[in-house]
Amino acid sequence: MATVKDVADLAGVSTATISRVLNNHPQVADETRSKVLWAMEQLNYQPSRVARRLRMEASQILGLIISDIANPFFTSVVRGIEDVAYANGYSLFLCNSDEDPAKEELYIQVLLAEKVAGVIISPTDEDGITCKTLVESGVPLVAMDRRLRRLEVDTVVVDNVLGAYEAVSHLIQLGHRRIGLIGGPVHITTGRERQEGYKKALTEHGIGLDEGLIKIGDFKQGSGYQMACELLETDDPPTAIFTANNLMTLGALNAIHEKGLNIPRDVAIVGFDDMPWAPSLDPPLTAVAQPTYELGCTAANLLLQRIADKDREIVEMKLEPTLIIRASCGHNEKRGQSKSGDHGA
Amino acid sequence: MATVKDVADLAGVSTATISRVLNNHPQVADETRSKVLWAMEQLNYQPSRVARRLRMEASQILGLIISDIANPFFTSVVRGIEDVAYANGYSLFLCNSDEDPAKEELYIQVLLAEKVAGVIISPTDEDGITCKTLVESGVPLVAMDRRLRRLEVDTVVVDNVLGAYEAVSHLIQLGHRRIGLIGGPVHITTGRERQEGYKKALTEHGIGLDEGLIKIGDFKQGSGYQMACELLETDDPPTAIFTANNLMTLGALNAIHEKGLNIPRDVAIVGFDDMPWAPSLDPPLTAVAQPTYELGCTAANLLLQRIADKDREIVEMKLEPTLIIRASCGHNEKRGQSKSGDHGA
DNA sequence: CTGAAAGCGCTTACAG
DNA sequence: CTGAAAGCGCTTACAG
Repeated sequence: MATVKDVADLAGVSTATISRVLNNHPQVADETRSKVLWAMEQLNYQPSRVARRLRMEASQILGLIISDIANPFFTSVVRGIEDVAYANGYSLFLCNSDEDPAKEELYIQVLLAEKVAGVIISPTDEDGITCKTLVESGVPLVAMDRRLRRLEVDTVVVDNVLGAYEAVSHLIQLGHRRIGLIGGPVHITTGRERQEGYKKALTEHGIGLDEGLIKIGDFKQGSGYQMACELLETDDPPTAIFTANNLMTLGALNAIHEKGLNIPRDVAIVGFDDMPWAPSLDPPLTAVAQPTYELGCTAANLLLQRIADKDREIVEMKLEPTLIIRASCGHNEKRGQSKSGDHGA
Repeated sequence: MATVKDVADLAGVSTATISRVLNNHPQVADETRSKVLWAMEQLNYQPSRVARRLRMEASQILGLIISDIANPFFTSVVRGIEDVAYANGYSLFLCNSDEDPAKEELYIQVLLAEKVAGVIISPTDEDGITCKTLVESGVPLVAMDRRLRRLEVDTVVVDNVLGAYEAVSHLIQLGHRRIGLIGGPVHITTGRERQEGYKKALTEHGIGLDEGLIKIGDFKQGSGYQMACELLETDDPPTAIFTANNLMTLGALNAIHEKGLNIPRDVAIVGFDDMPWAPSLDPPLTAVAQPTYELGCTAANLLLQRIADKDREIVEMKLEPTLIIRASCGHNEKRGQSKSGDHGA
């Protein structure tokens, strides 16, 4: 591969001049510039970003640590981040912590060692001990989707309490009194806040809490299935279930269908996360839609602003979720889907 | 941030020794090693991967160019790649070409400039003009999910012809004669091969091709919706539809449900890609399951092997898809789901 | 407007 | 077993 030296030799100038052309330095004679450009063309020269990064303090790379790349909720988020990054000339270094603090820590070290310009993270744990290292090193950091409790960092989240509150309130308005929760881990802010919204809705409507109706999963499909089984196999099962993310919703649906129960007649269900397949589920899923793409864009914009101005005040943004009412909650009961029965899956 | 120099000064040795400890060089006196380790600890030293990469030829980074990060098919693939990379001490540099050759080209330049150890790509175009640059630069490359026609590179794909052939043959065996195709772009090998399998099944069963039943989308949900509308709004609509990927399947389902048609009574459907939500769709989707995670693992392993041995012969692997029969094809018709009617979505 | 020289933080023959 | 020195490919004051 050609280097500045090769280009300089061919163009008959110094390497400093090559660098100046590369960086659009204004005071380069037009004639010199053309010679250099010509030489670059000839040699198919690609400047090494590695060498450049060693010399300069700022890189053109953003680090991104996602807690579960297999969760389709994040694909749209990543897409938003990627679009903003691309539009601003940044590339993405994507890491998947897989909800494992050890992997998260390793990747934070890697990103630090890679001298990324900034990091966006959906942390595996609200205490974020490892994130402290980042912040202390002065690397701009944005917490996305999940908060970092003890750290003063830019944050963009969805109003999880509100989303859960609206979902559960809707079930209550439809007449449900025994509502099960399949929640997420409480050490993750989304898990805890959605549980908080659930409890708030019950309390405000004068319904006592039944701890037996609260099951905590791990935001993955398998746990949704298992927790739904536990809820439905009791003597006094809930008449409705609220699931705290899209994967656990799918797991719960598996369990309900497997038992031959009818939704919403035997058990109603409302899930957090509206996904492209929600309208085509059996029956169409009532869901709390999160502004996923916007979440990603906002996180990326916050990070770019922070990179541009390290002294800006800390910003915390809370985006609004929307309850999308379809059939799984029983709202449209009259329209006949209670006849559908089991689908032989 | 501390550098080798700082550590060397504190430990009272030369920077060369620090480097040797860092790289587990065997001939370092135990006592010296402990001193160095202690100094590193004291300074919370993190070696710069950037500086290291400038000096060494091989980096610990794999580049990954995905054609559409918003397609959940790829999340499991990325997961497979990531697991293998992580287990071997590599990190991932993920790029999303968004089916745009210009973005693909830019990212290839970035990855080259970043001196990644190798690249895995699902190319936007089978001609892969930009991929040639990579190959010519001697960077190990693996084509994944989609082939690169003119290039001699390691490749791992799924047997798309077989998958489509089995799906369509199954519909034929259930009595269908007018089967619509919602296919992918023909300049992408998955699009063309799935169409090939569709045609092969019809031909082998003595059914003539009707070009009016073949609609080409772009592998995204919107086009699945639109093409399904076009197919269903003709005078002589198909009795069954085969969709060539998961997003177009969702789009087609939207169209079918919107028109109040019953699946499979009015129109049967079989889709490429089995996804976690397929069993919970209305009705459960008969689908061609791709070994997505394995696809990712295989691609990563091929790349790591190639990095280790640049002279190894070119390998092309073809993984087997599996037809998962559920209710949307009409196979389980007798079990009563034809009664289900519209869900009021 | 341009060049010579130093330096970013590492690693690696080469001596000893 | 360890150190002095050169070099990876850039950029940037400092001169001129």
